[in-house]
Amino acid sequence: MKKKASKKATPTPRLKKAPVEGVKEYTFFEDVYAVVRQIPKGRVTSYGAIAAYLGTKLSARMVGWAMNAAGYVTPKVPAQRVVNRNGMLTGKHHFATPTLMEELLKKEGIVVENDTVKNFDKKFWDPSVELGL
DNA sequence: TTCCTGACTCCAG
DNA sequence: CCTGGAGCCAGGA
Repeated sequence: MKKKASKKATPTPRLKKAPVEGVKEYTFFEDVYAVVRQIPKGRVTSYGAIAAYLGTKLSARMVGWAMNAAGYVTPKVPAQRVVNRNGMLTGKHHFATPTLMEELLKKEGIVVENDTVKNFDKKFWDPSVELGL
């Protein structure tokens, strides 16, 4: 419901490249997957951090969109380690079950309270720093 | 082709 | 402190 009238009066020229059959997903998606898979166990990161690492911090939404497709690619991506900037499990509802995300996080030693990662600042894993920007 | 929505984030009130 | 609006890119109808 955040969407109101808006309509986006600005005609944005979308330079969309045609996907070729046989070719895997876009580099952007694969890049996101690669970063997420490199997240150490017991650590979490945010969409913005990944987006910033990829250089598209303004498009943090696309990271989440890529995660949506993450469940369709192989090997599967630990999307449960990716949360929003508040540490809240915003994407838990998109998993097989609404509780699967926090369950997986708890198994990794992460404390989840009220759909939010405890000590998020401590568990936070910045790809720009850890992977070296 | 156009229009809308979305696993986010920032800024303003 | 909390709520709301705007911007971003990509995909589906």
